[in-house]
Amino acid sequence: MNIATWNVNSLRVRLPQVLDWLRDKAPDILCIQETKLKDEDFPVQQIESSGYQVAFSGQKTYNGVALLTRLSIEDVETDLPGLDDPQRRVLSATIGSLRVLNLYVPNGQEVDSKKYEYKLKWLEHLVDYVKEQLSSNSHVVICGDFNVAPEDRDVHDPEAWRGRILCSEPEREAFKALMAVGFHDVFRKFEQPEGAYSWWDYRAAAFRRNMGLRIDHILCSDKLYEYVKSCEIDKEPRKLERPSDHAPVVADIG
DNA sequence: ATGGCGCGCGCAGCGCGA
Repeated sequence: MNIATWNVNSLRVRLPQVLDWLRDKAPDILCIQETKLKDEDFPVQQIESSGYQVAFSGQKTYNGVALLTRLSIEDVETDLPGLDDPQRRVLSATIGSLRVLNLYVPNGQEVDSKKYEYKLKWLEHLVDYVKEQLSSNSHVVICGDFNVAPEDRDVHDPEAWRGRILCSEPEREAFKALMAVGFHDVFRKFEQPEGAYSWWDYRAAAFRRNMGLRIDHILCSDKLYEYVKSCEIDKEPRKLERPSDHAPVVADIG
């Protein structure tokens, strides 16, 4: 069972790349973030034609998440309980015996800004939601753009980034609190190359110089961990013309 | 040097991302 996560930074622009990638990699499940599409504009037809079922929760211009799978989708949820939030950042669904959570965690803009406070509040609500999800199904996978680089080794220049957005201690603590509910970062189950990142700024030739951050993650619950066979970042789509600034992360969860 | 690039919106240049 292959599951992937990819922040596409506009599905309208990236749809051809996504369809090509689905054909090449044929994952069982793909979680997409930053579709930036209203639901009525979602390319249902083109995705279904490539053999995938789809669920989505979108809005105009910003955010938007989608779940694509070769299997059937049930029990979709699109909100964090207790958080009245118009921003479309959550899509949870049951796929077979698996509960899959697709997340686009707020960016936070700058430490101590209003958006940063929103990010931390959002992550607090997420912990409660994940606990609740785990209590009804012990097989949970959380995929998405977490907008948190959990450790210094996930950052190309840890000293330059120390304390800054995506790397600040409160963000890292929030990520740890999520893991403490009973999750594992699947990527770190395996030996990985030095400088493994999932996002590179469009500016300053950051990708060519590998000035990146690892902020896109696949987490699995305790019960699933022993079955996980692999996890890699696929840098190939980042090399294409007009790429997303994020690369897909793919795991074989057994 | 706090911008660089790319996207959406909408038709200029700004907000936003990370």
